[in-house]
Amino acid sequence: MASHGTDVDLVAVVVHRGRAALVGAGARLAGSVPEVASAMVTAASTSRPRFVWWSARYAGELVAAVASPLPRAWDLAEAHRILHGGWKAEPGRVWAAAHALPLSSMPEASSGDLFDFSAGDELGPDDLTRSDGHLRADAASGWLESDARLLRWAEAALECAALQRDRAETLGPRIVGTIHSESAAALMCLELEAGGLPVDRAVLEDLIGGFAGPRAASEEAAVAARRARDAEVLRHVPGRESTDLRNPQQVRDMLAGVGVDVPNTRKWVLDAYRHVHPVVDALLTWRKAERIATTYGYRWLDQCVGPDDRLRGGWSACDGAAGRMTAENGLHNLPAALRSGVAAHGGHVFVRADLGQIEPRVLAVVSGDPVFAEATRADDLYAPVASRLGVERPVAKVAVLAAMYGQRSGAAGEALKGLERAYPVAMGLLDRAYESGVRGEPLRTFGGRLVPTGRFLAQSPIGTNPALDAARGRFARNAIIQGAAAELFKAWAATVRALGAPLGAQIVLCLHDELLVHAPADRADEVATLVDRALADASRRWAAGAPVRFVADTSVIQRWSDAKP
DNA sequence: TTGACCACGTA
DNA sequence: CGTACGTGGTCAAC
Repeated sequence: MASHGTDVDLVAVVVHRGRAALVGAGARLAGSVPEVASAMVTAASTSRPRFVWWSARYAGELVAAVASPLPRAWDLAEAHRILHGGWKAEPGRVWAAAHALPLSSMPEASSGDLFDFSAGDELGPDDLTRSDGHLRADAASGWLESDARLLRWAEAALECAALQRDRAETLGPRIVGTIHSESAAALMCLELEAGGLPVDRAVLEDLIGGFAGPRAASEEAAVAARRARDAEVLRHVPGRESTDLRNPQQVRDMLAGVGVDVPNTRKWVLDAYRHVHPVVDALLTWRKAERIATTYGYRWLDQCVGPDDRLRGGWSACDGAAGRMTAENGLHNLPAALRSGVAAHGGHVFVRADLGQIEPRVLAVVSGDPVFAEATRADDLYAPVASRLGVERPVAKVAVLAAMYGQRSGAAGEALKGLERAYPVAMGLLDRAYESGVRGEPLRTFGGRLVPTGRFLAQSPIGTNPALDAARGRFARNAIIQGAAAELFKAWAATVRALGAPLGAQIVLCLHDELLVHAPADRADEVATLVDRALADASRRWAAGAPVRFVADTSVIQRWSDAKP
């Protein structure tokens, strides 16, 4: 428990325009970035403190200088998101929440004004806070022009961290640990952005060419190629060649003209009409190619894949809902058809691992249902559930998923009743979450992240629109599972990162329940073992004694497509 | 230029 | 399509 207690020193570091400051554990200094980074290395090697920053993004320069050993962190922005919910976490908001100041009086984001009269008094040039307690609006930007102010800024960070930690400890037993893990995830996001995902550019070029055709030599050629692709669909509907395939309303009218009457033109609707009229199949084939051409085409390749054949995009440690990681530039939604273009570089392999049936296993932990926990001892959790319910496995699976996600279609009814009888603790937790959502009340995930459920309330109050009430309920029920799964995943990833670094292993993709680690080929087996051990360690810490088993499917591959589906 | 909607890829 | 995300298309309102 040492790492969770208050016996670990907090040391705040801040950086602004090439200057930096460090305050805490008896140290207090300002200087150049290298000077402060050096002080961090010294501190890290002596007392193993936890470094505090307003956001990993602000501290990136310093963090990069302390590559090893990996620093422990308290990320004020991530802690704020966990403690108070929502996604906005700029310093003024973090400060206000930590000090329990009303948001209504918080100054607007930095305006760059020299004076700030909104607190009703004159702000001295060296005052960090106003008379009402809020940070001055330009605290994090223009104000930081001297070393003295940088030191004051670091002290403020330290103060916020202490307040956040006190609050976290009163809210529940796991929140401090969640903040530690989340802070590590935010650091990992910086590394993911810098490192990128290794790709095989030639293969990607070929794949894109197969869908979108060869690179157009000119703008005219691009237009001609586009028309040619469109014509492959439009030739099936003589007399309607002027239909704009990119306009869903026109497509709907065109389909109605050939007897295909649909409420919308979404793929899962049109799938049923593939054999009714040849234009449907042609349209869906066109859509797939169009997606590649527009979103994952040559423009994407040129802009997002660097000269070192790494695909890069922005990463965020949590979304604004339950707390899953997000990524940009296709890193989280790369079509399966392009995955053979994601390949380990020379002398390296991918160690790929995904968590099996993570969401029902997570439900067993967060609900504390001893009977459901028993089912997680099986490699296939749905087998014991099916046998207990006296139904076939596919029925049990649909019922469990329906219970967790609130699926309304399909025939899960009888099995759902069986679930209520067999696992009343787990089902009871889901029901309570649903009701919280219906009422618009916030809830906390297992790790303690506050999840607001006030969505849609602006457009219609509780009870006035049953569909929106139910949508909030489903959101809440899903959030406690999805959010807890994200917490376990991040704890796992952070452990893999820490254990893998000495072997030269680098996490290059985090995909909700899947990890892709780029590792030297001669260390592949070690890294694969480490990934599994990291899951055992992380899940034991995270589940804190719950008798729930987590399983990973781990393999060593050259291309992402080599993985099982 | 911006925001709404549609559509669709991933988990 | 149960939830979530990011992206790019068109269209209407600026």
